[in-house]
Amino acid sequence: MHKEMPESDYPDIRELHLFSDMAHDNFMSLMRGAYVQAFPPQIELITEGDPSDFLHVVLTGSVDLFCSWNGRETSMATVRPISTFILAATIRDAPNLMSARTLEKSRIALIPSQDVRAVFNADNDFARAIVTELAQCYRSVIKTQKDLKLRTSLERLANFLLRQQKRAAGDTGFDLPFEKRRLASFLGMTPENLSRAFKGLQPYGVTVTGTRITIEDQHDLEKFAKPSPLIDDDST
Amino acid sequence: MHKEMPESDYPDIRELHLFSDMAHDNFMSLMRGAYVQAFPPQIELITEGDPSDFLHVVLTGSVDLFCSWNGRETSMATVRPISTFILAATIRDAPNLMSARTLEKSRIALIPSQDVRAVFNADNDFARAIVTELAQCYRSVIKTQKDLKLRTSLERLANFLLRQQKRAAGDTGFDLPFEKRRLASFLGMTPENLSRAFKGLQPYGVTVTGTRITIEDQHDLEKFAKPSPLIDDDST
DNA sequence: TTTGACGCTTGATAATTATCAAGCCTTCGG
DNA sequence: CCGAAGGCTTGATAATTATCAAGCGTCAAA
Repeated sequence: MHKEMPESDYPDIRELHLFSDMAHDNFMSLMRGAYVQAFPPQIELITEGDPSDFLHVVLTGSVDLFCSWNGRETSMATVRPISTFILAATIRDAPNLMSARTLEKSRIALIPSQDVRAVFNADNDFARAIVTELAQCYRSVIKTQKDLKLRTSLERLANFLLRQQKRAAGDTGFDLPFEKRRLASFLGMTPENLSRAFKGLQPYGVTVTGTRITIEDQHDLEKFAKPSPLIDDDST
Repeated sequence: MHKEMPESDYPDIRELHLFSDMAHDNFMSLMRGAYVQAFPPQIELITEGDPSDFLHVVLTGSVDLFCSWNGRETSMATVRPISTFILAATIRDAPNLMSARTLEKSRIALIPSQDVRAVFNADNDFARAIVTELAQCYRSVIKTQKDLKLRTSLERLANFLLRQQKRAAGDTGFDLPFEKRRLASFLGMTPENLSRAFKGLQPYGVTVTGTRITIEDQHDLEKFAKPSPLIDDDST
């Protein structure tokens, strides 16, 4: 059912910070034990509570990490190429805390968790790379939590739009990177309220046309959104 | 101003998972460069945004980790003996994402971040222990985030009380581990609403007398709270 | 002991957010 | 091209949560 990973995929993965420093032999050993599979959209790759059998790497497409409780569901993050997910569960040999589903047609690499743990024990540079990666992940979640606890939904949306605009560099506008319903869930609100929140940002120069967003005067929106590097910057 | 750490404190710190596996020489090197200081209550130990100069270890007392934005403030976690905080910022040599203040009179060990990073680079066992620690921290934050996004404030309180009761083992009740106002902030609500939420749990057998909580029929409260190991268990 | 500070509670009210119910629009398969 | 499905929007309403204002209780400093 799964296919072995073709060697043509090795370089992309090797470029990831997580794998770039490890010994060649160990990297090859991980790759040779790995699989690659193309999934259609909306396929549930992992289910929260299940043991983490594989470290996943998104090669193309995109994957939604989400959680459920008591009939409710919320989107936690979207993973885009090229990056890994469920590293923490893999390392701790613990059950996944989040489920994952493909948002679009996606190629996913699956590295058996046992192999990852074995190489983690054997390769000191890999262990250190995992430290950096996990520290980064941890800080990223802390930022999201600050966003959730300190801001209203309107403020969260405003800051989200500013972050996206920043990514789009000099461009005059940008397209939302996923469906509005998913954005709503990610921001901790309902689709109905996201729709209203967009209208609420019109006075600050935000225009929405389908999936296209334009921010008339970035400075104007910033005066409302008050972005902070300790919440909104990727790097710090 | 700071005092060198007395050797009598070494064993307690050495017992922490983070330090238990590392080479003796490296441990001693960390300890000899470390300071210990007793702080009165309500002292701000670190401020978010500042560089992380020290890895902190709470020896006695307790420390509140909190965040601010736009004049608002929220409590993120309480650190109790014996454990460390701001490990991630220390390792990444990045600014602290959270502030910290003593809740009571507390003895804090301060290990220079430079030393921690140096030993991290030199000691492979220490590096691996950090991986385990960070993975644990990461998963813990994810659980908190699920709690926040999937549950109402009443449900969060109910589950918090059940977790505390579990810690109190067979006891018939327990005392809240900190002020109600801080609990409110931690749970993402106002003190006023926490007060009302306690009343809202009376029908499920929760009695509050000052700081003392008793849960009449744990099963009854669980039927309402629906605790999940993927949100509420420390271990998984 | 007194007094003030401060945390907790309660009530009234307002703001925020969710839910329900249509209706609109795009998309995609027939 | 048509029609159904599903995402998006809008309005009305309800639930949740926050704010404001006051009073109560406790604790510690004077």
